[in-house]
Amino acid sequence: MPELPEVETTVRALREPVVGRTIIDVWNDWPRLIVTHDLDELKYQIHNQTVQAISRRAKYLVFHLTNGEHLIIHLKMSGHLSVVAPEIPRHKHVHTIFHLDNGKELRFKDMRKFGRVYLVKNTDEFFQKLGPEPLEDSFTVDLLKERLKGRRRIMKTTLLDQHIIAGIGNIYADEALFYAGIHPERGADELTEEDFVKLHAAIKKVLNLGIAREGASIDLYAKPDGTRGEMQNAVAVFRRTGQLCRQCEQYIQRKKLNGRSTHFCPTCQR
DNA sequence: ACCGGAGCCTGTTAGC
DNA sequence: TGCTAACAGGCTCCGG
Repeated sequence: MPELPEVETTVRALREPVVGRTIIDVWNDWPRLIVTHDLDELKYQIHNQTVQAISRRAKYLVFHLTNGEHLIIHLKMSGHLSVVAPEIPRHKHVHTIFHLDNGKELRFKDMRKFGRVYLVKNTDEFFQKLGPEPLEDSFTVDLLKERLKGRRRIMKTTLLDQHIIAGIGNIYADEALFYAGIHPERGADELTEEDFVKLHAAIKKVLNLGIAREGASIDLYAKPDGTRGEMQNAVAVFRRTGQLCRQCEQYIQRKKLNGRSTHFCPTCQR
């Protein structure tokens, strides 16, 4: 479910209730969610550790602990984090709970169980293979060009590859290609100078719009407090199959590309 | 090195 | 209505 804007929204919402809190215990009923440790080891490692900061890298949330360890969580398709009082009934899809020193619980709910928890010391090493953050100032037109250089796969698939650029998923890939006027089946090596400039601006535009609107609640995604984002009301093409393009008289088309549902305007995108 | 497809999971929706 | 297949905001692994 969540892409860069949804994860960023989650991080921002968790800072107030979690930063400064100390983790006193961990509960889990689906061991595969925790990748780097078994439950007892994890409990031992993070017991009495205070969360000093929460940050985001690509679609990962990073909780910085006082002992120098980093608790890293990926929400994958259906993950959701919330901080609630213990008396709130636990939803059946909650598979991990971090108990905080004020009695509240940081709950990781994940219907499809694709989500993952890691505890790592060295984040540079952990994130080594990820591409650049598209919203950083260092993500320039030249850097985008360099990242796409020599790649022959189609643009849709290229934008989804986290090793090339980090943080873009299915919604924002379709949206960015629309605003750039680039057909999703164009090869990355066919882009012109003008395409690079437009794509660079389009990526920043759609991700910033997604953050401003606090994420796209098209299916399962919700903010930590359970309320919906607003980005679903501002999409140009995603899941708008058969509806009118906002820029011309054509209808939005859907096509499956390398297994991923892709939405585009055949007139505006070439 | 690059690329595409299978697999991981459960729930919802589309199609017969 | 009721069943079955397709589909779902992601990523890793494996083979070509």
